[in-house]
Amino acid sequence: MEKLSREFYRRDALTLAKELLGKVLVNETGSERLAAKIVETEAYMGPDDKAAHFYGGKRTPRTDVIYGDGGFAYIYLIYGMYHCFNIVTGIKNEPQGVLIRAVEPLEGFDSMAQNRFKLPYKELRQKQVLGLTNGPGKLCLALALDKSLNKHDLCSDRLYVEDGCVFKDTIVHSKRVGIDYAEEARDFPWRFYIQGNSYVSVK
DNA sequence: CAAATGATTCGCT
DNA sequence: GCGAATCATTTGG
Repeated sequence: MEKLSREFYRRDALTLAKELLGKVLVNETGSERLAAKIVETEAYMGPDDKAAHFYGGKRTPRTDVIYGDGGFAYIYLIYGMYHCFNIVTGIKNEPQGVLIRAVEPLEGFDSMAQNRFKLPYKELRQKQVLGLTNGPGKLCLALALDKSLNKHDLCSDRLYVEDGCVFKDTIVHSKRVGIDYAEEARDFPWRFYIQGNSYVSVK
């Protein structure tokens, strides 16, 4: 499958949040290929979005990468124990991004099971299989995404997104999750997921 | 330098 | 449904 180009990422986060559904996130760790289909995303839309880390044009060392060109990774530690993986969208000085909230494992099942539960894939209980990657913190653990890959170029051979197969699933939009502090932006329907996919974190 | 806090998850009730 | 775990980042003195 084709790797997504720089131009693909140089569009607004709302469009990208929808288009990234069904695409395949790949982490080439060096020893193997970890791959998973993106099934749930959220858009964070620039200075006016109160839910975004860069609301009001706030610029800190952490959010710096968001102000750069599209097609880079924004990975940060949340609640002292989990990482969240985002894709920077838009062009330089357009702070926008897409949070990847859930994926469905495609390649590297045993490593993902090991990273999450310290067990071989075949020993997982059904609940653990679904719990592998059905949340932003969980998928980062499973796919071995951490701060060392923050600001990494997604137009590289190390970490990237591939085009998916022909995609006919229904896309559902809903409210974003975990941003109750964001006043009116709390209710914006900027979360997108593939209807019926069992790895979606919140139905 | 000290204090507050979060784009979460898990376990217990 | 609720609260704890746990720490980098941010903010204010």
